Amino acid sequence: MVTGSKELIRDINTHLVLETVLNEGPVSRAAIAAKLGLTKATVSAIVAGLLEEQMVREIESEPASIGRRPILLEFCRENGRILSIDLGVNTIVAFTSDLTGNDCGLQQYRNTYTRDTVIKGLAGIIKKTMNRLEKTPFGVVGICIGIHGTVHENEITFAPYYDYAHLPFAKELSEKFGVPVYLENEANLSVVGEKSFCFHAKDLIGISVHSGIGVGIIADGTLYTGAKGNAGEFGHTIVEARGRQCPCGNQGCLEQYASERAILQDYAKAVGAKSVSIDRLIADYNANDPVALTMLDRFVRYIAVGINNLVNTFDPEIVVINSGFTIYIPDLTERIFAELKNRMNDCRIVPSGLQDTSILLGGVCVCIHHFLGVDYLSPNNPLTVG
Amino acid sequence: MVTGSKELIRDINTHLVLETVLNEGPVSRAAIAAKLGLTKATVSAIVAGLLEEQMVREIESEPASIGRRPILLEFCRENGRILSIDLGVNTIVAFTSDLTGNDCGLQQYRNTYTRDTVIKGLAGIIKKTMNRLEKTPFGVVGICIGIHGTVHENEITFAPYYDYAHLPFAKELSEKFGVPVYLENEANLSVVGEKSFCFHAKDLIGISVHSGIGVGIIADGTLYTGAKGNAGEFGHTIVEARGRQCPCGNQGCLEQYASERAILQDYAKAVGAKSVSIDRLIADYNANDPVALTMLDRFVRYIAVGINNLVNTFDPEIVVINSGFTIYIPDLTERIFAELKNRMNDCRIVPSGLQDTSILLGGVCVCIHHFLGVDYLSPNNPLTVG
DNA sequence: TGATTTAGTTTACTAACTAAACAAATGGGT
DNA sequence: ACCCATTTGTTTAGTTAGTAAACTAAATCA
Repeated sequence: MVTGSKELIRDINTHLVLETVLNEGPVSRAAIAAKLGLTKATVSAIVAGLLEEQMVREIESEPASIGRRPILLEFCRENGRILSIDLGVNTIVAFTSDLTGNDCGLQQYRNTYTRDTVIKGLAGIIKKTMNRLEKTPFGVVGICIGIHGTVHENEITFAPYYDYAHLPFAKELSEKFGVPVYLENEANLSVVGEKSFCFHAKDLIGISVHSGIGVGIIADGTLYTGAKGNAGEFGHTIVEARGRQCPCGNQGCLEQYASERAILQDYAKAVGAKSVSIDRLIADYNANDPVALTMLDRFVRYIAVGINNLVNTFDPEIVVINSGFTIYIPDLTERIFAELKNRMNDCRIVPSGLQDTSILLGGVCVCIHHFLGVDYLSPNNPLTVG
Repeated sequence: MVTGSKELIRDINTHLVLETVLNEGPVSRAAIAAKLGLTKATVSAIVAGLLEEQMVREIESEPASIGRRPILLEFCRENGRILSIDLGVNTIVAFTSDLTGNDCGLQQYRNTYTRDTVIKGLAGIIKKTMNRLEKTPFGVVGICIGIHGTVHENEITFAPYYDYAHLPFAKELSEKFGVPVYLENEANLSVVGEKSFCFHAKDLIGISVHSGIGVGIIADGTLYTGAKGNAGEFGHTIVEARGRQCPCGNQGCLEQYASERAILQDYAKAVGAKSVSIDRLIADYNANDPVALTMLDRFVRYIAVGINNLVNTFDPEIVVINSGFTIYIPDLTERIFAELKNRMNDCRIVPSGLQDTSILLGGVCVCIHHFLGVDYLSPNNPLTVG
């Protein structure tokens, strides 16, 4: 229960000031006051606190207009580090950044860990990564681990591709390193990353097509994860009521038609191979191989059905597609858009702006959000909507 | 932009106190203070204001325990009236209630209005209804109009069944009567009603099956209507990728298989009639007529597909089904539940608790919410979740 | 050099909170 | 019967974070 108190007011206003410096800085006290409708006195008091905490610093300003030159305030982005880990099925990627996502190093590891060794293994990777970092005033302020499975209350509740459900990742790692540890589903992280670094929209869906198909949902500006963290299990929505059998027990799940795995398996079968790589399929497609064309036609058709269903239930401003196929064959996104026939298609359908870094940058956003209490909106890519 | 100010503190706390009296009253100042973590002094000051505004009143309490007997506070539910209108395609229903939804009268009218006459017609109905009401301190505090179509920013943006899009309902009626007028989609109102009067859940989906199929979405406790108010157009999600042609331009929309209209048309065709009423189909089903059984089997199968898709994308706590079929054939809901085969089915699937009053009571909730700034949770039906 | 303009600080005041003392009302024990 | 313990609600004094307005600081321009 959040009751009103003086502290709450100061808290709200401090976060608004910090948000302004972070997302619109460098900026003067006077400009902040004008933007937020606070008095200069109040902003000065709040800024004094932020300066002391080393969250912002004062910098010189260029002579601009008449009058006293403002003292510009800048967010101290390099005063801390964030660790964002993608715990993939075969690969673990560890990315470190400053407090706004700027690259401070990236390492890849093979994921050879079993249920019994994975926490220790991750601890080793985190330790090695942290040792490599230069000292900063705040140190590492958060660790986010992207999970290929569902997460509820910071715990893996279901993960079909590895046996890590219900392990005490967050508890053990946060105790060991004295740093908060956040687990989150990879599709959710992807859409958070796309939102903060590319598409500054309030209602946004990210669709991640890999082995399975998952979506992340930003509704009214915040990530929606459902009552038990299972929102976005989009691969198991049904698009052919009496279609292909799915291991989940139903028939006709989208995943059976449009996932990378399904398409590649079908292609392998069609060309009589045991398995086919995504690179081979894309090469064949670009060489106008008729079977490859058919396979990706089907991808386009079924992903379009999926997006139609998302758009008709959610009405987002943008749907971001992140898949190997659309990354390497850019015109697929336009073909998917062209398939959408009904009146709802004033929704934008776009390819991922972050591609294979969306999960990592989404993790950075989760840590920023917890550390600062503020949503970070990168100014680098001004694809704002609304 | 909501910046913190002294007034904001009082505003937050006043709404919390009012919410406590409304949803847990009658209750003493001391109990409110204990619940909210405020001091008795603060609660007394706030209550003094609410007493003066005639929002709450003091009542005697029964001797309960040792110590001074508390003065109980009760919400003044009868100090105002709410007008909730269901603007149907063939019928207009006007419902009046006190400030917590208690029935103060209901009238039905035939909807014979064209685009040119509908606002005047509604104004006549509203006038007649308001004349019939007894005087109350606040009078009518809000009018909500349930729309069978999509609504965005209090305006009808699309309505396939009647030609009322983009008419200035809210502006003209609110000016004429001096009362705020709210438009909202009927499926959205339904789920709001179910949430407040029956299922006190935070993540809830209501699926309304009539001529078309719409859903209302409560995400994290608030109604989600999408970027442009088109969320919940669930009838046009595709469940058979190369299925029946739909007037929307796509093939295989759910509405072509599971809407009342589709089922009744198919049944008429199967029995060689021009049209068949829902009562006839239900009677035949109850008489074990094999064709009627087949028709409702299909309804069950396709609605289950739709619900599967909702559950896998949204992960709600509860899905509430409101349709003529499930109202009159109670075991259909269980059969739908039984069709759901994958692991997500720890979600509850329940029949509507409000049935044909859900739209009207949802409209009441919208008005309460705007008038009091508080969500009303009726204590009558304690089906709380979570 | 001084007028004008803009930035940031200081001062006096106010609203709304808290803590703690106080007043009021009631049941129970002796 | 009467006093005490207990609980409710009010009063009082003090704190915090806001506002408005005066003031100081630093810059441009004529």
